Amino acid sequence: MTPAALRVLEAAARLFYERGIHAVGVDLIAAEAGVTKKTLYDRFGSKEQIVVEYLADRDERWQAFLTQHLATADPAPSARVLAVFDASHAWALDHNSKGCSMVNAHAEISDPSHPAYPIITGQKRWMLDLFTRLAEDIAPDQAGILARTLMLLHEGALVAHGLNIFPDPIPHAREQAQALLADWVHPDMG
Amino acid sequence: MTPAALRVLEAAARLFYERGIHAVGVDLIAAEAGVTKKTLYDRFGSKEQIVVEYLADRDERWQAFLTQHLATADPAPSARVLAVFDASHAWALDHNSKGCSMVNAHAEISDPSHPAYPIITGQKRWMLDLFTRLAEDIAPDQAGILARTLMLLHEGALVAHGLNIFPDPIPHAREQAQALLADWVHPDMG
DNA sequence: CCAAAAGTATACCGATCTGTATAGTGAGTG
DNA sequence: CACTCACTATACAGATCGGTATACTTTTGG
Repeated sequence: MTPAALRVLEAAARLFYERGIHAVGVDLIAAEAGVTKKTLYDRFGSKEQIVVEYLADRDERWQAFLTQHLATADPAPSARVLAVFDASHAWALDHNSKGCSMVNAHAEISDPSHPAYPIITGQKRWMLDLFTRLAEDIAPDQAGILARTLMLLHEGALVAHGLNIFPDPIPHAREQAQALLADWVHPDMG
Repeated sequence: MTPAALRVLEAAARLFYERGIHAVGVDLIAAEAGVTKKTLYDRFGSKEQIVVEYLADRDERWQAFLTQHLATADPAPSARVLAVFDASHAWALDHNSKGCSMVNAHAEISDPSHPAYPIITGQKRWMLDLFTRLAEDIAPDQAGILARTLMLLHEGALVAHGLNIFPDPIPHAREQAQALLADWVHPDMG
């Protein structure tokens, strides 16, 4: 990837995320990247391709970020689940969040045959699979149910963060996940 | 509201929801409504105003739907909480769901001074307030925490439904809410 | 050294965008 | 009957959309 292409992708990512995909034109992207439209089209070919690479890059970065977070986390099964929420919290602080870029992109991309579609659904499937693997170390016979519940808490927290429904929803989700896991780890206490 | 204006609002609502706000032009709205652009502008003045009325109408309908659902629900406090999830489930079945229209609109409307912004945030605040009132009948001294958790489960379920992350997320959220409420109603069992 | 690659600058294309103007029709009302 | 209101039909304006064309310059690697 050439330096100009990198600047294009950076500018596009910021603008798409903050203003929405359809609201941002290629002229603006080129101007913000300090690049001519010719360069932009020489590197990417189309706006659609920029959208695809924006989402693919975001997906890749998030997966790397989360994987790294998990690699250095407490290996205890429930601690690893909580580490996911910690990673999301840290991510949301850095990438001043208007919510999940995949969810937001999905609001604008209706056609399932759009080349960006599998990236969006793929990330959600990846997260559900991750929660499922983590849940299997906690409640093997009901990992699916536990993973889905964690997924709902997590997605809900991202939305609540993006819409600023109440302060610090991700730490709140983490606490609730912790309480939930305590029930699964010690299911006979009730 | 004149018949033509109604058709415009109906067409706009469907198109905005399915394809996104910025992706739908006024020419298309007018054509789908079987109306000339002149009529459209005579009734609404601007596309922005159509967006505002689309969201306001959606908000109003949802609040009426949910209020009606609650009015006929089992008056037991935890049953009323579960009735919210039942209402969302029924709503999602009818309005073939691409997720929450407010969340989706928020992805496209970045400017907080946009006249549609308070409608979006207002609905989320209304939902949180509702959950808080319901939670006060269950755990008065910790209604805030319980309400926020219910909010996360609910929002997460709507997103999961829209993105089709796994089947029937709203009933799943309902079940988890039920388990959660059992802990609050009988907190001394553990 | 020299050719290819990567870039700038600028002008342009057809389509579509929101919004307006003009002219006329049909129904209902005081 | 005359007036208003809601509406149709059509054309247009200015801006912006995604994308292309032409000509030139800079950087860089074999």
